[in-house]
Amino acid sequence: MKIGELAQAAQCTVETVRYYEKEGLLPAPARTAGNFRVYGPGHMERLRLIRNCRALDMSHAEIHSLLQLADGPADDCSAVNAVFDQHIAHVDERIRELAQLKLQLAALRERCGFKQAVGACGILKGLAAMEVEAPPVRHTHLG
Amino acid sequence: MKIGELAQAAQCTVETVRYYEKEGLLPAPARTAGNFRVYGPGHMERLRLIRNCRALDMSHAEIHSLLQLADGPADDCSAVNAVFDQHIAHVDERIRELAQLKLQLAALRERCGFKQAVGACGILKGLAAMEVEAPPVRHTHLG
DNA sequence: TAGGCAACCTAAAGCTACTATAGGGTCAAC
DNA sequence: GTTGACCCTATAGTAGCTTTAGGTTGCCTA
Repeated sequence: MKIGELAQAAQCTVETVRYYEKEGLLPAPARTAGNFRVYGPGHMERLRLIRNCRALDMSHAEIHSLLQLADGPADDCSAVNAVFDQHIAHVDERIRELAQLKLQLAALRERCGFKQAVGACGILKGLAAMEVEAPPVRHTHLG
Repeated sequence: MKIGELAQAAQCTVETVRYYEKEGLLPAPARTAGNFRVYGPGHMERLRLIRNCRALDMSHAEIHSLLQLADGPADDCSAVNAVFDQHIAHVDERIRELAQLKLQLAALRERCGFKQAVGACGILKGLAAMEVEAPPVRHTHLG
């Protein structure tokens, strides 16, 4: 199959497929005489796996690890579990961060419930008065 | 004050300060004869406001809007409230997305509770078998 | 007065995961 | 033979910085 078919089957764009090849997530396929990429069922399966990992917000580094483990001769999938568990931890961490953020935002929002001069707006005053703190170290690749 | 002092007071790096200037969030300060930037209390206040907004995960576009409103002659802060409410909506949306993700991840994780051959690992099988869907449209700038 | 060092300067590249653009080539149909 | 859908490469842009390279300023000490 050609790149357009592959992309459609995996619900992504042809640009994304070429990008994955350049990034080393998807192996370079054979070419036709006219230099078109030709893919087999193996590519399809791998691309689906990649897209599913991305749908779960895994980073390329995480996916790369998983792919290497899947390809490897290891007869023990505990390393797979480890990668997966770490990603779950990333998601958990980000949810906690955002929940904390929401509390702060809600508290600020309470400070201005009605129309008034911007100079008196409780939100702006709150934003100016908050104690700046050093940005927390990222424990996750999720934004 | 010089850039190093300013940065330390706002808990960020000097590179970040220069970056904000280039992006138009922080006005260009005066210079010494030796071309060093010299900041006054106004810069300090504005940088603190910017850093607090960033700590709340606001985008530069959102911050820019807020700064313009704060500077503007408007005697009505409802536009400030609108920017703020929209950002709260972004955070809410992202929390919902991540909660959904967590459910999917937990379900997959259940499929491999113990050591086995990678070829039989329920996680990898699940990742390969999931129905790929088109990536959802982003309703938030939060990753 | 020279030397050393911290802090400053600019410009450009790198990060992630793509998306978009420019400028061209291939292939089947009409 | 030409139209049009699809393919190709290479490069730049997105967000919010961080990093690197290479040079300048200013103060302190010998």
